[in-house]
Amino acid sequence: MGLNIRKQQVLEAIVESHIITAEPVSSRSVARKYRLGVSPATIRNEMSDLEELGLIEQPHTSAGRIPSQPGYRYYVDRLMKKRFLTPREEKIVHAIFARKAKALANIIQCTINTVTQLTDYLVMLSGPQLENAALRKIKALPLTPKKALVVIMTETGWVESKMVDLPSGMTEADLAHIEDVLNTYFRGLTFPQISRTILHSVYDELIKQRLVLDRIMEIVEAVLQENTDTAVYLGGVHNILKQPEYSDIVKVRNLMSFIEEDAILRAILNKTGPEEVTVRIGREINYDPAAGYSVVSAVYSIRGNAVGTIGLLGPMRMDYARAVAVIEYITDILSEVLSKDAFF
Amino acid sequence: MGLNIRKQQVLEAIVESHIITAEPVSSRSVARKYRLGVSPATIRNEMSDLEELGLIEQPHTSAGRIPSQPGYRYYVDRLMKKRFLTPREEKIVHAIFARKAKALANIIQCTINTVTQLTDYLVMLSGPQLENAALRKIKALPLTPKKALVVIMTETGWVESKMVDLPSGMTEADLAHIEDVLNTYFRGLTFPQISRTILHSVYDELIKQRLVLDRIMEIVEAVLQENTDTAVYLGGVHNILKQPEYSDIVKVRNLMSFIEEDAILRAILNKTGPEEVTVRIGREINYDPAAGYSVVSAVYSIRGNAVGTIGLLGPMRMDYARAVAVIEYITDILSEVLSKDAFF
DNA sequence: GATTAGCACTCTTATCAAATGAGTGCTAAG
DNA sequence: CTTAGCACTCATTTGATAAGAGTGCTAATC
Repeated sequence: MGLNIRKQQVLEAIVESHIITAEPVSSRSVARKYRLGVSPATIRNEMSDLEELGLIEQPHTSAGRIPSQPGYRYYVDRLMKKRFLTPREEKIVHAIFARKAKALANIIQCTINTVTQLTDYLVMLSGPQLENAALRKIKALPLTPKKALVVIMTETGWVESKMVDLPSGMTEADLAHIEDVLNTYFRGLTFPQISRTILHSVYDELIKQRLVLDRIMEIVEAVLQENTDTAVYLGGVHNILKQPEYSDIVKVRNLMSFIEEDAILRAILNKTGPEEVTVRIGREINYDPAAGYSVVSAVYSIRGNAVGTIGLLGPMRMDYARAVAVIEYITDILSEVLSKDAFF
Repeated sequence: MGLNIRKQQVLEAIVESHIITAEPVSSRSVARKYRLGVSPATIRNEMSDLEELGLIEQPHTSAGRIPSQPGYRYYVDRLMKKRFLTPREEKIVHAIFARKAKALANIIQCTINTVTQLTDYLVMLSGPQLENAALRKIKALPLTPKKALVVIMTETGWVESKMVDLPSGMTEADLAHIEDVLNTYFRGLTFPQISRTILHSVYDELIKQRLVLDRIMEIVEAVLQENTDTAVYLGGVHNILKQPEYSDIVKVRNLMSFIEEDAILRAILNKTGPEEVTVRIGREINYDPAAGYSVVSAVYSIRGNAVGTIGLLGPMRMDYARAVAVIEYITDILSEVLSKDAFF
């Protein structure tokens, strides 16, 4: 779509004005506020063309124009200027993250709070996932005669622990043996790589300790499970209600009913691409009830391994330049903090 | 307040009708639907008296009556009939909880989902707290030369673990020694009981291992902290938006902005009394922005020790009989499941 | 040929008055 | 003590009108 300069300027004006006001944009206001040196009538002609091209649309005959989904897309891809946080904001964010190492849960909550303050959108964050992380070590530590603590460490530095019941008659030596075997077979593998074949060999070798082994494998699976099914953390629900489009209760209900479904949010976040920041507009989200929304999201990582996603959900009319700036900055910092804090 | 039988019947009719319809109740509809064998005019006289007593009120001159806060209170304390879940519902709940032992996070999420389905209110659940639990055992397990895993077990069966950095030159024997000393001093104490005095004795005894000890105490404190500041889990936000009172966006915003504040929800839940189920109506919640709501909540426990709270928040007009029945049943089941699942 | 002023036309929103109707309070009769 | 009857109040609905915003088109202008 090779738009001439002026058409681009008009489209840009319409998008940016609509982002600010949430109202349809009239030819007159474009001419007045964005000083293109032409009269409203000329703008009207350009608008007419843009509408023909499907980039803007008219809610009704006697209203101004609003950007269409392709219009926003065009804006995001070609017209939007890269923006940054103010030094002041950057300093605030840094200060929040600079405090001494925190528990994972704290870091997550902290991140959400920060982003909630920086934008007026809904913040979604999927927690670190072990899926791609290689196992570093498994330990089975006897605590009481009938209980042991299974500790699983990954290369990315996460440590998970769980209790297992021990069958009676099991000695510490047995446990140590199991530990050895597991480490030999599993070290360096990622969870998905621990295939049936490998499990079989392990079972063969440890045929005598079948009972405990079953329990331990249950644990390993549970840990894996918990981390792929990892919850999506939310923040800023009240934020999004500030947006004028949500003075309509029906829309709020629609929004609420799908943001309460963990599975849906996870699906939305998981489609985040590998690029620095992914912007999905309206139907591009590929989930009907979210058709009226947009999502700006990015992946954060621990020493290069993508482990989780953070995203903003807002109306299609969201301030993309701002959202992209915030998400970009936060994922950078978050990745940095997590990498530094890792446990080895 | 000794109301005669008929006044009680009228009040009951008004409360129950208003709970169902959310509309002011007219004398005519009371006479018609609740067959008291008297005419609307008589009901009107009774209503007039009830209004004088402050139990009901009129939104405006030509409207029916709605219960006032004291009116609901009177209803809850004296008129409301105890209700139970249907056998069908009980079976469903049981089925959900019957599955094999789950991770704590799953139990919580599971409980919330269940209650969300059973009612039309907002579900709040504060996770198990260690605060009142006595320490059973502390273990410091060397994992790598520079890291150890500190495991803290309580009498209620919870196990928490955290990594600590070891100062260089620290041997396994040193660690074992620290472990011994901590166990000697701390076993059987609850977290709040680990006072400064006790800490001092420990420090004296372990003066040489000051560095690690500092880290370990940090951990103990962090675990304590995390568990008193324990998050409040929410569910059913979309539920509450079904209530007709929340077709007003302003009310929704007010609600959202305070339910997103963990601290506030915690404060509300924490005021739950020791009785089987606590009902707080409107201003009784003692938090101004929640004055228009009611909370039905109860404490759940692990083998007799109260560890957390579950509550429903709804409009003052909420179906108290139903809410009480649900909360009572769920806390019973939850306590049972948690007690059975505990780790010793 | 591109730009613009001018004007008719469309559609939404605001406003107001009148009509409607639900519900009460009071009075007087049963 | 109860109740029928009626006047009165107040919120809500309805319809009609006016006001306003914005466009599209045409014809004049640069």
